[in-house]
Amino acid sequence: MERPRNISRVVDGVDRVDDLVDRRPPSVTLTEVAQRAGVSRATAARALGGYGSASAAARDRVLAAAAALGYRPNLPARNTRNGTTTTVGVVVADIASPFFGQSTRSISDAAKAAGLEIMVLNTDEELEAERAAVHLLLDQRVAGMVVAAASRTDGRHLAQAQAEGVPVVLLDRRVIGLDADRVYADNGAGAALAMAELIGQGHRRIGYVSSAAGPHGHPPGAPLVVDELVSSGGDRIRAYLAALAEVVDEPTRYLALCPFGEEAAYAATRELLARPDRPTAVFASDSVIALGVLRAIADAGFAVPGDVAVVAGDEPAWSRVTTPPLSTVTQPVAALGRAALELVTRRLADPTSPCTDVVLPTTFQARASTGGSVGA
Amino acid sequence: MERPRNISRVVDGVDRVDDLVDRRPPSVTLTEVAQRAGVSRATAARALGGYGSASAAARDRVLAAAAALGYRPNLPARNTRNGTTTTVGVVVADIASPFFGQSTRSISDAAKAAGLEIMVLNTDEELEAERAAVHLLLDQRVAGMVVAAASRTDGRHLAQAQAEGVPVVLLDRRVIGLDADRVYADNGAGAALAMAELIGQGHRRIGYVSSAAGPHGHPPGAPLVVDELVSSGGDRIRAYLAALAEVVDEPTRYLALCPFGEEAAYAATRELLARPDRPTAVFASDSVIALGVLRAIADAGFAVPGDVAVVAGDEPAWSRVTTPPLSTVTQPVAALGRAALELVTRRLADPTSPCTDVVLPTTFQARASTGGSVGA
DNA sequence: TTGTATGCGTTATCAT
DNA sequence: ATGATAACGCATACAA
Repeated sequence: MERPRNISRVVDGVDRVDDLVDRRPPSVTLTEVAQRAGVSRATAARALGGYGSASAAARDRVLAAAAALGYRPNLPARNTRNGTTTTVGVVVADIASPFFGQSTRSISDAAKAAGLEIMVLNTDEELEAERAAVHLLLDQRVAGMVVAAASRTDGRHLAQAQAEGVPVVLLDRRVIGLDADRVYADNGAGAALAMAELIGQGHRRIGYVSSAAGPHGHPPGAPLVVDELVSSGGDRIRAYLAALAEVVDEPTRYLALCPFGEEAAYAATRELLARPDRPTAVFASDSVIALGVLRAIADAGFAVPGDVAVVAGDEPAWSRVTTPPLSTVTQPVAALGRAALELVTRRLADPTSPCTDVVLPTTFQARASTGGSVGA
Repeated sequence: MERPRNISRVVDGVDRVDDLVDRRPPSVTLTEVAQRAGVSRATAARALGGYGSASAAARDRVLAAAAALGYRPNLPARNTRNGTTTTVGVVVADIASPFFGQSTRSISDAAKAAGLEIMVLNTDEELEAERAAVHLLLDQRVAGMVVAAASRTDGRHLAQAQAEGVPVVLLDRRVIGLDADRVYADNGAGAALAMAELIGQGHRRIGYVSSAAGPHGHPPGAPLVVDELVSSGGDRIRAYLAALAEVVDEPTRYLALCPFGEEAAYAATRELLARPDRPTAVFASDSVIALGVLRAIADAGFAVPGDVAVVAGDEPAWSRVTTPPLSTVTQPVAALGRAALELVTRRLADPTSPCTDVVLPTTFQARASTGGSVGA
């Protein structure tokens, strides 16, 4: 029962503080501060901005006037004048997803420490939305942007941002042909470790469920070009296929590239499990995919790890509360975000130095979901 | 092994697009568009802005010129002139937490549909950080803000925003004495349903683990004033205590208000479970708390629901992949975010109408973690 | 319909 | 050390 209601005077049992209403935007300007302090705007600006020179007496009067009036600078005006802002754009697929949520949080923390704010834009992995987001950020005159690019092959909008002097830092994903600072985890190495574990336990029919092919998945039958997938996913898949190629003839047999989201992963996993020669292990590319994979296995009536072993390609917060606990590949998400923002500020400070790759290590965290050797 | 390395010329096996560099910010201005179109700035502005009047011929020439030059408006300049922006501030405890992550995402979606962007600021439940965030947003001249207030009792900074003509919408939490539009879920009703279920199954020693007392928890021994807790948590606790008061003498006996975060919840739960008369059920206030609760129960060697039944006060994405699946109180998170943004735009359109409360329904989702009746 | 002229609040140059 | 003055790019009242 939704019950919108109007409450006018009484809130939480307490009378409204009426005298706050209708007090029009004070919006004290620099001019008013200067007048009250009895100096020119230029002097007031210098005193407040702490640049140029101003006598101690003048500075004191200005600061006192500013405090008395409750002066707060008008940032859009300042930004107009300066030609740039203190805002950093963050462009990701979905701020509500665990990986991007955490990275964005840590970007935000690092930004705050550097005196910057962030503007977050979601793309849902749609290139068109990403283009719009980047252009919006350029119009906003952001100081820089951190982008988890939806397309590995089309970075023209990002190159344009760079051309306009706006630093672009690629997070989690590389873009072909774009010379930008990048920060990502060594997902290939992590996946290789996980595969080594599974193969060492005797698994050969190992499934892989991933949304690396973008929002719409990978059309069955279409040629698969791993190099065109989002690089983080592509790196994992490449490692998966390489490991599998060592021990089986047809490594792509159980590779399922689905649209992104838990439900798509669920469906893809059900399909894998319905095959007569079903996989004995499944690699889930990330936390969200893992949810679908686990539910599909349970609904199909299989046990983990007895019937199907499971590994997740990154670390869900809930990895230790499933039964059995989930084996994962962990990546240092907070460090990725911090590094991304650091690269932005570095490039701001030195726009011409060669681009940097920051590649952070991943580790394989063995838990009970890859618990034993293969039975059947 | 972190291995930062510098790559200069070759990226992903493809040569750098060199001619993109050093192409200085084109930053085409309205003036240039007007010149190229052979009209005045005013005419160009009208044609581009689609207001006032302009002949079809002039408009065409202006639009053509704008397209040819790649004109993009300078938003800070526009905002300076207009005195406001198209940005909505979102102030929450932690964008990386599931509830705020999802709400923020849905606020963002609704904002985009309304032609607005969001600027996200985290407070970690610290009032001081919230004040700074609100002031920053005011300086940025945001069009409005959505705030999940850290303090139920101190909303002066929010009142100031209102006084400056900036709409403030309270999300998830009410603030005493602040007459603002609000949107929140009926958490009390949800908690009551969950408690009814537990009590109906015979549970009497029901624990409650919550971070509603803010970032530092509730000092043991200090008087507990439920009315001063964050309202969403307070509503749940009130319902919990009311239900318990019907059947036991000392309803506050198992109420554990811990600092926020999984680890604090873990510790609090371990303490509850170590008591000689340990609880037979535990209510976890939210998803993050639930993680700590479940791990604590497992580590203490108890089974769910056999030894301890568990309910979570909101719906974690992973509620169906635990063993057993977790009983939850669900709230319509996406709808909350949408409603919040809608209230912002409504108040923008009509600054004087009485404030609105949007209270959305919660439901109790029974799963196996509250599976049976009480044994011991 | 169109152009002129002015202002938004800030920063910064350049005389004094 | 200080103040007058000019920008920044855009929007708009008003005159033509």
